[in-house]
Amino acid sequence: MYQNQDMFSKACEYGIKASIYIAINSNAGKRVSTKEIAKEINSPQAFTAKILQDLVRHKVINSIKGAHGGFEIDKNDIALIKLTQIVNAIDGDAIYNGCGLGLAKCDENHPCPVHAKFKAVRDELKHMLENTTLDELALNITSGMYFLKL
Amino acid sequence: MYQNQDMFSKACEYGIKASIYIAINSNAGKRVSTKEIAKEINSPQAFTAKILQDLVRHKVINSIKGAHGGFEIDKNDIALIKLTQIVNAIDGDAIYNGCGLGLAKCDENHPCPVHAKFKAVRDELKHMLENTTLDELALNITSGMYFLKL
DNA sequence: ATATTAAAAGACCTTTTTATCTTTTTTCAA
DNA sequence: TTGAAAAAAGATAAAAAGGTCTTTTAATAT
Repeated sequence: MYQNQDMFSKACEYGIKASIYIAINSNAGKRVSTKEIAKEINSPQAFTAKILQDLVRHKVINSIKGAHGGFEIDKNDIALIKLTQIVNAIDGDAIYNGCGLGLAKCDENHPCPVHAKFKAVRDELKHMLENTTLDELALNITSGMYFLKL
Repeated sequence: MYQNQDMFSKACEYGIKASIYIAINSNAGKRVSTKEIAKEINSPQAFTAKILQDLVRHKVINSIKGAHGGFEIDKNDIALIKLTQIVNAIDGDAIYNGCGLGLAKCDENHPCPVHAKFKAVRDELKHMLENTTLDELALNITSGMYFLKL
């Protein structure tokens, strides 16, 4: 039996949680450090920092070096950033575009035996990731009824 | 960017494909060896053998040692074996029962911010795995319109 | 009985993922 | 203009997944 066969990699899980935490704080006009982020989402700090660098490179979040620096997201962007952008930056799109059985070539013309069966699942996941924005998720948290850790 | 963030682990992908191949042959009254299986599903032989051992332990498939031995599935069981049994044996149920963000505790009372959003996806996947039988998939292949490799 | 066949078991090895630690660069404030 | 703060970069390490090889066990046919 395998361990982390979660939907996403650990890196991606941390990336999503970190982005949500940054969004909440950017909404409140506050920058946050890797240290604070890691504490609040219960993730290893240095590893989280690597993932944040990745998200910066993909222009999902902004970073400011030096004193009073930290991470933030343009207030106007928070409602525009979709979960797909984060997932794609970290895990790629294999989870909803790849073959369920790992065939390199798998499509309507050359389908694996589960191709059609998986279609609904893949489409559902893809649709959800493409239609969920960071600000929805940030709102969830701010409402106090949702949790980023424990 | 990470590599194998497929829906399932490689082990599970091989396990599913191997099971389908065994089912096809058991339907035809033929036992198959690890060597033949690995060739037909394009997987590493020794690694595939380990996974098959696992499926034998979980009583998903049967093995017979010695000359003219190999793997088979009780003909009457082929229509009863669900994809969940294979996935659970190899990857566990985290992919459709676990939290999308990896929280240890995540349910209606203590949800992560994507809990509700993920519900539809998880349920769709769970339903599909619980309602897809090996014989459906074996039929797919026998029809010649579906593929286990390439 | 013995040789052959094939799975089971176990010891390894490699690659990828996850994680940590150290040094460098950038920015700000005193 | 210097010290502190904080991200970036890079080296290294630990753990897990993926994969190979060798030996053992069991069954069969000669």
